[in-house]
Amino acid sequence: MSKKGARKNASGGLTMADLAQLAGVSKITVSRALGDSPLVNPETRERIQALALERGYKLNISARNLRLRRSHTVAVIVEMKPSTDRTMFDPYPLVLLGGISQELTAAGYSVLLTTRQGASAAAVQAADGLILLGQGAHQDAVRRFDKLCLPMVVWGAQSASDAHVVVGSDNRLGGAVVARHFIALGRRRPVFIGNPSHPEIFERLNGFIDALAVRGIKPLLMRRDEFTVDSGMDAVRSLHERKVGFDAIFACNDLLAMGAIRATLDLGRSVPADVSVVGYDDMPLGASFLPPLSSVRQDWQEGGMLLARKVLALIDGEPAKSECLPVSLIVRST
Amino acid sequence: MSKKGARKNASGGLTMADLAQLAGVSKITVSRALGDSPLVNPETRERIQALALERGYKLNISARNLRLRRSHTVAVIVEMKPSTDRTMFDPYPLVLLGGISQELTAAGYSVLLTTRQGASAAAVQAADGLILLGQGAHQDAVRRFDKLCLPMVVWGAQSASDAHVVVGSDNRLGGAVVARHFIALGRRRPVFIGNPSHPEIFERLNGFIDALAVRGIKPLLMRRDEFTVDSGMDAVRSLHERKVGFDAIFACNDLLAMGAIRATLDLGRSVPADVSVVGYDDMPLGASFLPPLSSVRQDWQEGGMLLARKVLALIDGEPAKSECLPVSLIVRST
DNA sequence: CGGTATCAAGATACCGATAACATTTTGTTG
DNA sequence: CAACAAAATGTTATCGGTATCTTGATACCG
Repeated sequence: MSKKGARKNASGGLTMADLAQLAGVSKITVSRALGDSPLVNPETRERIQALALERGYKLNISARNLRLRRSHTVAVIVEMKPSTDRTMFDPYPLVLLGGISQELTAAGYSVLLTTRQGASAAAVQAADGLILLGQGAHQDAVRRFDKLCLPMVVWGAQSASDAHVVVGSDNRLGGAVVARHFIALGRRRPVFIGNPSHPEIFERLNGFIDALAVRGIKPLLMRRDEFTVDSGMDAVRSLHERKVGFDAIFACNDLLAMGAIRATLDLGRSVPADVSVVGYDDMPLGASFLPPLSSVRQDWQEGGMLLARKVLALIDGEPAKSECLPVSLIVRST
Repeated sequence: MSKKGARKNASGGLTMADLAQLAGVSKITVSRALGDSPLVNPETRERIQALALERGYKLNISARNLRLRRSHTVAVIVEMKPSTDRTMFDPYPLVLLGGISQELTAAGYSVLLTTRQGASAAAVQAADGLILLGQGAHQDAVRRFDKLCLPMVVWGAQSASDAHVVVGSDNRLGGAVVARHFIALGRRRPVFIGNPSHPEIFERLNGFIDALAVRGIKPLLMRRDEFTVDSGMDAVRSLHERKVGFDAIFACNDLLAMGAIRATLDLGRSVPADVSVVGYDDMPLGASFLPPLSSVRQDWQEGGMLLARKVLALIDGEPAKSECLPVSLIVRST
């Protein structure tokens, strides 16, 4: 008998049918009124909207999504570091997320955040589009999500074989810019510190090498897997022990650069008189470092926003192309 | 006539009914088979699962959510900085998000990330629970989301009047620990640098003041709004100009602390011989700073995980209490 | 005044899954 | 082999919205 009473539904809220009954109209009219459809009499509309507000009516999003086949949701898939179980997010990729979120929110979409794991991966299917983040964004992962046949945009290094939209910052250019900087300074024996097994870093290294080659210079690669100050110090000490001469250092991360500078100074050499150093990412802290650190800046925030805009375009059926974000060399004292 | 054919549905995928027809069974059997229900014959189950895989069947999450009245989704609401439109996320709150995401994902939930804005706020209603982040997590925001009648957990400083579950780190203890440290070192003229209009910072300051009061010491408050190295340097210089004596500094953030140390050294005073300095957050970089920075560590990651566990508990109808995470003083050289 | 355009609202039929109950098939046992 | 228990599958209704097609009322026109 409560079937037709203005009762709350099981989850505690009013249903559209309930509201309709209260207002003495049919549910479709309520639907229209709440959607500001011109198909309802303005008076009726306001009456219903007021009633909805008064009764605290809440639309059931799932029901609407089902009917409309649209969720106004974009899934962002963050790849965990493959190796360790340490903090899933390093600071920077998160700024990327900030940009994405900002842009999507502004467009009335929400962000479904997931890691690529079993259970919750199911929810991704409900999304209208996909953004793939993280260094692991390689073919295997890409292919896996490709199957969902959703508009998809990937963050990372561009590879020729990619059939999908990739947005990333121009790592190759980043490397080249630093190389030219060193050349302009007359440096002859540059060192690269970093881990080129990351595609992004690999690109930086390549850009660096190619631009140096113009002057017949070949950089030395100091492979370091950790992106920490200690690792940077260690790299320089190791160079010293092996009696390798160098007059410029390109560290693929600011922390490495800071470590490298510190170790260089410890060895009694001067920065930048004897050795020029350039880092990457232009961490806020870099500017306050002693001496203030020169670094390549990439705009993660903007990158995130661009990613978002691309998926939105794809979702709306518009075309979207891969894009490389420019980077800029911030020259400070090193 | 295509009504009964094994056609793709409008959105391009197979429906459960399609699959059922292909397999020569009813949809409910398919539903059960895919859900690993013990109610179906193992052979049938495998046959159907294989078929689903082969045909690339995708479950319609919206439909299931509607039917089950459950979305297996928790909304995380991130408050923007009230003032500027600068980067929405500062690094740390994001680690919090990492912890949340990790824990929820493990439990088969996904994370719906939103900022408190108009449009997308609607999607929040579909969530099974809510996590409110950000310093703006105050009464107005809380009240607004309270209306949704969803299990809700808030990150931040505890206030007596709170009727909901709050998780935060023990800022009061953080302040007290530093105070005791200074007392143990025999310091008499401590300074606090920071902006106590943030509830968290306010708590730190209070803990600091109260614990010092035991020895009859009153700290000096240097109010600084920016949490940067420059701001820290500026604070110390300003102390010097005003000829204020001090022998200990508690900066409510590591960057401020680094700035303070640098300015102190610039003034020709020694750290820690003349002045003890303690920061807050224990940034990775702090350990590599020269001299290595002492700092109060709070475990954001763990905080996020705790938040997640609390909402999950509430969602499952279990009780959950507010909680303060312990903090620890990491004593290094300053 | 008959006939059509316009506006407002309703009836009905889904969207795609699952729960509850009903039915058939298979297996077991005295 | 009848009789009943257990296993496997099917039928129906429903979750809460919205698109489509109708219907009824009022206005407007020659």
